[in-house]
Amino acid sequence: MNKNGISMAVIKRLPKYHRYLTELLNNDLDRISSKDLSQRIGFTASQIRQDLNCFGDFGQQGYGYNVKELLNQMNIILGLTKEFKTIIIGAGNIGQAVANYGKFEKLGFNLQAIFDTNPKLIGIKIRDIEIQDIDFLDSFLKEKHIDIGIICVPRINAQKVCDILVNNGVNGIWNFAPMDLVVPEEVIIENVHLSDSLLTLSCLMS
Amino acid sequence: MNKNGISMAVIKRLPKYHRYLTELLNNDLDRISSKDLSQRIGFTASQIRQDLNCFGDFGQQGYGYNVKELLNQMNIILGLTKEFKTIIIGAGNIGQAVANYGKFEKLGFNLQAIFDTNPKLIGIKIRDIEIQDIDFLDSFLKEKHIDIGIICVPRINAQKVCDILVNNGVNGIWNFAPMDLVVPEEVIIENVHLSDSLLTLSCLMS
DNA sequence: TAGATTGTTAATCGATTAACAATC
DNA sequence: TAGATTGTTAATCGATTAACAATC
Repeated sequence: MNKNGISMAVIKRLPKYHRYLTELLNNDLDRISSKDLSQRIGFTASQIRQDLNCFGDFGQQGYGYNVKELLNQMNIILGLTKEFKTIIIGAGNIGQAVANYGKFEKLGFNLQAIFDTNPKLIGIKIRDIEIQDIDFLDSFLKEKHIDIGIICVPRINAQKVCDILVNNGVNGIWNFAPMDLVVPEEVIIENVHLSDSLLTLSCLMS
Repeated sequence: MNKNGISMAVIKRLPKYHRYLTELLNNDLDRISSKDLSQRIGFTASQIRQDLNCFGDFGQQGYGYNVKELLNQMNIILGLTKEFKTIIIGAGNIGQAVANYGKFEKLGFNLQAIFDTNPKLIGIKIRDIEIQDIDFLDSFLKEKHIDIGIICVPRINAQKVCDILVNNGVNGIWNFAPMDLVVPEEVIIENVHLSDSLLTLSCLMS
């Protein structure tokens, strides 16, 4: 269980619903049945109906689901109707890649600042945002409310950075460092462990 | 079920075992009990014993597990004792970040080539590998056996690139494009859907 | 109305946890 | 030997699938 009693298994499927509903809308489809969606998305029709019913009665018997309405609901469920202020800590390869990924801005994630330790990077601008010295991270956070910290620093520094974020009220962490961070239970962590992902692939191929 | 009857739930935990065992070895620990590992890694002791027993009897009653031996076994299970030849298709932000990530080489993933469509990128070298025109992808694959294709192209081109890879015998795909690729069932796909991950975070925070 | 499809309950399946005999 | 800890079976828990009455 998690978040109003919705299981993690369900939550992990929601972004995929969002992705497919967006595609349906782009293809000008007005409505979709659980059976039809099932064939596209690869979940069973039964599972789709159960998943959606965790959040409300969005469908209509004999008709199915209205694509536009369902996508609107999904936007609300996923928190995409509000803006999140974000910062990136670590402007190496991954940090820069995330900073340059314009799609996130469109979804409502506003990048407010980028920090690094490397003197060669400090002062350089990425998409109009100047990379700052990480020494200013703490004071920056004391002045400005930030929702999500995106940790792209090396493993060795990740917990230290994380502590600074959490101590200054940052409640969401998107962690690209290859380790498990320790945080109070009210703080939400979402990990992107690239090497874990690659090892899963090589395991399945072996 | 999957891969010799090992469930996906188990497989997804294996990289984490690998990560923690590596750390234990770096800390010069000779042995570890399931109970002790449980406290560090966050799985139950029971689950750890069950997971490991999918692959063999690596432990010893009254003693626990030998860290070095268990890590060796984990390396074999994860396919890290052999080399994988890889190529990256798409040398944008993500493609470059992956190309520059030295850790993967150490794990046995040998980057053989990088492809892109952008004339401004073609010819540039990343870690001694010159970015080639994607028009040469097909003929390159016909000459050289590649195990894993790393797809970092925009969504719109991802399936096309994937088809070229699969038609030339590439059996593993590490997919960074935000979509689900269609492949024959013998081909293994591991997705890194960054936007799905970010949406999961924002959902949990909402 | 008749057909289609939902919402929801019950049945099944799979994964996790608990328990304990085996044994180092 | 006595204590510790595994490997493994049984019990529990949770997630998925099937079924169908409700109803658009």
